[in-house]
Amino acid sequence: MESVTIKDIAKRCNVAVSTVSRAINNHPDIKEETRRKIMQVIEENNYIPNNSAQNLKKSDSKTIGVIVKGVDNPLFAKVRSTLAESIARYGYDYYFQYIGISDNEIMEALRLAKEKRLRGIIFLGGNYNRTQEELEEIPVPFVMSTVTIDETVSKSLYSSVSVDSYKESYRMVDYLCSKGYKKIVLLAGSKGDESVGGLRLKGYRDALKANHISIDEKRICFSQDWAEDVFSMANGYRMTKKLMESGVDFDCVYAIADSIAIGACKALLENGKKIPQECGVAGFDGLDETLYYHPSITTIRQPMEKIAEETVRILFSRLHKGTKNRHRVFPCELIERESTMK
Amino acid sequence: MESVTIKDIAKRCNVAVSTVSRAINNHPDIKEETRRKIMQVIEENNYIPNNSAQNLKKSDSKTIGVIVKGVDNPLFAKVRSTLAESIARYGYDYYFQYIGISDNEIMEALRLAKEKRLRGIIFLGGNYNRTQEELEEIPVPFVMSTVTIDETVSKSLYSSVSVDSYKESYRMVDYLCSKGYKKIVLLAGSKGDESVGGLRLKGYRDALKANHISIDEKRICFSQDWAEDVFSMANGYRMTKKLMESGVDFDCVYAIADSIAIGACKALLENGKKIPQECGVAGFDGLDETLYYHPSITTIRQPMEKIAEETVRILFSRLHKGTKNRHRVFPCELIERESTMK
DNA sequence: TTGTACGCGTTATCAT
DNA sequence: ATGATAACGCGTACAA
Repeated sequence: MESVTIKDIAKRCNVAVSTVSRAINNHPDIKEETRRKIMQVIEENNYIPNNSAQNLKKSDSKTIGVIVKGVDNPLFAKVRSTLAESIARYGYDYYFQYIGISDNEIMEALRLAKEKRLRGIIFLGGNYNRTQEELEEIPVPFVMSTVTIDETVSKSLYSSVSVDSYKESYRMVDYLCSKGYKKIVLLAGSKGDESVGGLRLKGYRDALKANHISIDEKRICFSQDWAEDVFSMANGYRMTKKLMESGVDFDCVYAIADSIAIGACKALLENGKKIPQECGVAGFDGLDETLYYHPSITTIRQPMEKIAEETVRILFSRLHKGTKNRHRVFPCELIERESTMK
Repeated sequence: MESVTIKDIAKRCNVAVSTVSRAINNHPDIKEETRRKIMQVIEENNYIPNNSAQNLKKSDSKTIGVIVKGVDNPLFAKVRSTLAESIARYGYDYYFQYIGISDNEIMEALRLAKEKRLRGIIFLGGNYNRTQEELEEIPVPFVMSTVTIDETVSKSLYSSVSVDSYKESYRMVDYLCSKGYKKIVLLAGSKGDESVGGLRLKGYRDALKANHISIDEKRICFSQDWAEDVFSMANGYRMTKKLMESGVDFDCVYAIADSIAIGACKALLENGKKIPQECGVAGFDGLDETLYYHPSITTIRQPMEKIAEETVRILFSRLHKGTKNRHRVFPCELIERESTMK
């Protein structure tokens, strides 16, 4: 349990701790010979500097914190490397922190900012409505990536990179209408969802209106409130089963997330419905799964790589050039696949 | 950038820092009145204790570190909550650390153990062959969960919870044979894989032998060495496409991972092959996706919840009762689905 | 019940 | 080029 410290190394080398510190941190004024010897002793004794102590002492750190909300979001898993590489390209270190869906990301940010002396923070995911007051506490520049922030919060307080859920949802439904679908069911999120779920719902409503299709509230399926797994295949399956049992007439199912769409497909196919001949299906997000499903599923692809890169770019532009906070919205790509190609 | 410290709080309350510390850590000997007042000031000033300083000072911590290798592994995403709850049940804190697939988990463990004064460590994922020497450096009890360790490493050094990849793979192929499949293709991992990939391959070979089916090496497809995404749908798709182009005759495809199996299904279906009538398909792992795929895919389900619970149980039995290191192997469940039900 | 003072492991600022 | 030493923010004996 006794771990070896910088003092032990110093003693074993017959030098002062400050010399060891210099060796570790590649300081210029140290003889190459002593440096090598110290590094060798460090190696032999498996010495690892205590990062807590380092951070406690350091004033300047050159590290960016990335707070990811939702380990299980497959959309984020792929972004990790892109973010890491982009940050490294600026010569900064990064520190990823994955937190649970119900954890408070702001608290986590404050904690990390102190602990690791962060220069900037990137938030990935999490749609909770944070107040202006909370956001103001964060002492370093930060970018909300694919996070929806309440409209009442001043835009000058933070940067953001995201997609326009409303517009893209509108586009998808408009497309479905153009394909001749008249009775489009929406598999929505929870009833009170003011975030992406709500926005995509609004896009659905407005697009139908624009296409002169009257909205049948029976065709809007909300997830059960108790369902913690709203964005899951299981939920899509459940909702679609229930829909079919209810006897509501429909010719297309549009889910606000790909995972939900996959569950819906299963329920439809299981009941002998042919996709797309008897019922079209569309999702949202651009998960790989939609491409490999059979039939492949039409979706709206969020350009996650671009989003990640732009997130880092904005952060460093703010850090280095002192630019103001910016808000960038990326267009998505509507990918037409078999599930809607009658 | 100036963050508020315990001193600031003390000053604002006209008390000593130690009193503030007592208030924070729920110490008994402190007047309820002062406690409340201090907590209020803390609230008002958004004070958060610097965890680095705390850890530096503390000798005893009651926290378990969980090092997860592979954020993108859907199998692990689900385990998170189970592990967290199990650890909490013992009255311990936990600290999750997600690291990249190419990061060195041992280094990370050593770093964390120092920093957070960990009492124990759980490793989740990562199949790299670590040497005995490396493992010996870890100063606290640890459990390798679903990790394969080289046979040459002494079993007394660590605990482990896993499944028998060889046996389960054997079972699957044996089952496929019993269903009448004679020309079973294996979609394997990389050629040199000594870990799960290699074990599942061995199970395949031995099961065929036991069923008096001669092994045709052309029916064993290795992933390209350059493919970093070995366990991906894309890789399964690629391999199967290539297989069909090669003209090799087969009546069943068995993939060493569900994700690979899904890619294989897509390739087969795209080419007009009927599953399971013209070709059976089976995977390994028990991903939810296999249930929602159409047709649903036969697989070997790893009991991840049980594995997680047992992992924690073994760790604490070692921590509290001083038990020796144990190695637990859980049986999997062969789930027969549509993809092999002719 | 509360305050004072020391030390955790490290880096940075002085001297030497 | 190297050594001594003061912080960093906190918890905890010990004193009051």
